[in-house]
Amino acid sequence: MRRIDTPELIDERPAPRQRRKDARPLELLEAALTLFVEKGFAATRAEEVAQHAGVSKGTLYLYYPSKEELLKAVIAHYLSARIAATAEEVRQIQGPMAPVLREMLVAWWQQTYASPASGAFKLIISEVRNFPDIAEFYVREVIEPGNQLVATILQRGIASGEFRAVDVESAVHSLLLPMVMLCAHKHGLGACTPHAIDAMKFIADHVELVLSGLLQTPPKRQRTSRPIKSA
Amino acid sequence: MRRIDTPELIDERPAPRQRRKDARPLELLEAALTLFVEKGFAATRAEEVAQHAGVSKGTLYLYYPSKEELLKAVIAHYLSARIAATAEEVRQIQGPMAPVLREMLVAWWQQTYASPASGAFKLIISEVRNFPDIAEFYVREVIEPGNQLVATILQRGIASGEFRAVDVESAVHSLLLPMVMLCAHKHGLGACTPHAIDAMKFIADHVELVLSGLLQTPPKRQRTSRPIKSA
Amino acid sequence: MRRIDTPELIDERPAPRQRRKDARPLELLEAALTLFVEKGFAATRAEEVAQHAGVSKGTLYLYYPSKEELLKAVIAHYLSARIAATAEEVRQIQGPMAPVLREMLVAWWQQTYASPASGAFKLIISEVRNFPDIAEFYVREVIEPGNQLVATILQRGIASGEFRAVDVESAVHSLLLPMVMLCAHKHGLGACTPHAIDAMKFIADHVELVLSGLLQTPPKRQRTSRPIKSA
Amino acid sequence: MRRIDTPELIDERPAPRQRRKDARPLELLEAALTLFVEKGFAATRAEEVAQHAGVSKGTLYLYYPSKEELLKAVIAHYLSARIAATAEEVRQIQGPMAPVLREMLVAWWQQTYASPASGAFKLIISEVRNFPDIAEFYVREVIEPGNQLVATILQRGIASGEFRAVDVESAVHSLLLPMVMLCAHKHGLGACTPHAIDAMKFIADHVELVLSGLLQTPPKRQRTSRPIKSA
DNA sequence: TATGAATGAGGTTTCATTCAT
DNA sequence: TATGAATGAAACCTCATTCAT
Repeated sequence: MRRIDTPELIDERPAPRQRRKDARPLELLEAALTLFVEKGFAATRAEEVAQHAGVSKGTLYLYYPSKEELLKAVIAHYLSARIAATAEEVRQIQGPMAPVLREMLVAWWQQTYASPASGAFKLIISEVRNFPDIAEFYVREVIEPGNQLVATILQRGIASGEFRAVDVESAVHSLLLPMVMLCAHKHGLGACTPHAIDAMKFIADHVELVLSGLLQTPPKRQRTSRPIKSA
Repeated sequence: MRRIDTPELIDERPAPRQRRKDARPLELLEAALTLFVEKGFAATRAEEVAQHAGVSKGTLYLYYPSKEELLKAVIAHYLSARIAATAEEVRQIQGPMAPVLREMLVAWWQQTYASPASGAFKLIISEVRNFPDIAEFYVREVIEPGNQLVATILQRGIASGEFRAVDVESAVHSLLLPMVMLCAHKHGLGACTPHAIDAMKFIADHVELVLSGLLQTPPKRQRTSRPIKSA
Repeated sequence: MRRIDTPELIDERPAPRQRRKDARPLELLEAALTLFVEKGFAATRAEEVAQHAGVSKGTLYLYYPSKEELLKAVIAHYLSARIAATAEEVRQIQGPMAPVLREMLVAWWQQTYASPASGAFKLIISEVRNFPDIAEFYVREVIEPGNQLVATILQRGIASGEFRAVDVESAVHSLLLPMVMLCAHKHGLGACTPHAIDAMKFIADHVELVLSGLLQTPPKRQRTSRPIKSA
Repeated sequence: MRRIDTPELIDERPAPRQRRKDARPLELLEAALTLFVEKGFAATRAEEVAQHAGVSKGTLYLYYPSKEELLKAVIAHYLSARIAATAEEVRQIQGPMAPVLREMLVAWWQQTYASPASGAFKLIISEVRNFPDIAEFYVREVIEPGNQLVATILQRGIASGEFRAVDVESAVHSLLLPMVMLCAHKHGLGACTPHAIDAMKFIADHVELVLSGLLQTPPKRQRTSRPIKSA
């Protein structure tokens, strides 16, 4: 089907310049996120990012002074999370914590997984070693507030007797590490193979499974365990 | 059977005169793993790998035809796991599955985390997108047998009534994704910040917590809660 | 007659409303001279010149069609000397030539050294090789009339018996080359090191010393010797 | 005339690589001096230097880590003068100083003018402002010892009554500045115009003229005057 | 076999110039 | 007229790979 309005072979003029100073930075960040996640930072050429954003090589450098600063801007932009605000919300909730985890955490991660921010997690995992500033930013802005938020929920549940007295730090990781891994997977292996994980379902199932392990809910029966041989 | 060729690494004769020569490929793989994990594949220079292995740049190319083939050989070498053998062992075990998970899985991942293989997981996450052969190899040789092994354990537990009838695929991911993430973390953020996760403890705690969620009755063992610091 | 075009710089109407606009070309020349002398032509960015003159990059190109034409205009403007007029003056002087050299040449070069024109000499030395038009202009407008002027003075002194019959061409260079070198020095090494030459004193001393060599009888005036430091 | 032995159109192979580690640095310095002097530092491309030296772009960077370091090496190489040794020689000379100036200084500058070192002087004048290290090196290694050498000669002549008590510092400059200017001229204007200065003659004439001004009695030797042409 | 000098494609970045506003 | 966003040629430099020794 050819559309009549598109004389593709005639219009050879190179797309007239547009002055769109305000829109450029975000468009460049989007392009950079996509490509850095897809190919890795070092394997992505600056010119590719520019083309992907519909501008020329030089224009990229009008907005970001180097490829490295562009990476930092990408991370900062996509992970400048509103965790602090959420934490305040959570603090004001009364009553059982299980629904908070079940609803809030699931919704949060389902959104995050579906959004471009998921790529930023892969980027962090892959590239942070070469850029210590990014590590510091990420720990301060994302990791620590995020962990603290979940830890608070768990501590309140434990304090009220709703949850068993598990190790909070480990439980936080049990809840969050698979989520982050899922994001990384989406943009790594998941993009290479047809065998996709059903992420939305997994997120819900995972929280449910961990919740089952946290809750005091009385057992019906119990079996004895026997030691195994191999490893 | 691995498909990605590695120059014969298996030859274990310690004939004293040629010992060094025979060891070259392995030394190169070790150096490559270290550096690829640390700096990323694209940002690691072939000469660095050679120097790290104590040989010259030219010698590297006597053993591996290109940097890309070296990467494939690294992945293949460090992830040519003996999962199949373990699976066979597990199949012959009678009785409850909880101890199998608790002991075997914990031991397995504690070893893996401590070994160089942990780096290979980060490498996969970071680089697989650019090298589809590696994706295929990894899925076939590592992911599928690994998932299958854990799935089998869970299915037998469910069938016997030991475990609740959770979604097996999700539960497999709940058990394994944090382990892989932990390996990636070790070589990424974990190498940049002083706030280390206590991995050995987390591996045990995590399996225990998930087990609590799987079992029809809660476990007896409990740990005291500690305040969280970071991740 | 200069051949290198400069946008009309001569127009001296101070019509108050357009004063700024009319002054633009001159301000650009001043900025260009300063920066070209300081950093070299190739290492000076067009935008720097514009900023230095208080206009935007685009405005520069409204007045000069390219950076190279700007350079030519700078040279032409700062070296469009009134040598011809001076030559006519000299031709009408009667009597001994020594005072002419002593007074006129010293004053001339002391003024030139102190003025922006001194930078133009450095510019010529540094850049002329890449711009043959400039060479031609400079030889025709500056070198030849300047040499001819001094040569005339010397020839008249020799003819009258006031000066010894030295080689006129060499003596002209003996008088003038150090002056040009001094200008180049001012904007090169002299700008880098604290050890400055006392240019005003040197100009006078130098003419005096050469005069002593030219005159048939040794001069009466003498100066006291000082120990040298550096240059 | 075609030479039979030169199958120019057949041999398209790109000149087999040669391993000549020892010869490269000097060849590169020679090429760099030539091109930097001819076109200026900023306007010379690194690849041009490499080609001029018969190597590829990459090879240049095997020997010099950057274009700027190459410039410094050029200056250092061509101006690492043997002034100190000459100074020692001069110190041991007894008797009148006029012949020392007349013979030694003339010979020295005639050699320098004819050698590649002459280009280095132009380079200094043109480029030193952007490279303060070079300024420091040049002042310390060339300017100060050179000035000191000539100053010593003049002071001894003044002390013995051979020379008039002129200002030594100015006289040093009167002797040396034209020499340096001559070198700069050779590689600047002199390379652009057919009107060459007869440098060898000028060097001798200039020293003679200044000597006439220095000596207590006018010299006997005289030259016939020639009409001037240009400079 | 082992080396490391040499190569040159290709990457990042700069900047003279253009042109839409 | 004046601006400065946009362009893209071209510069510097790196590094995977080759090959003479």
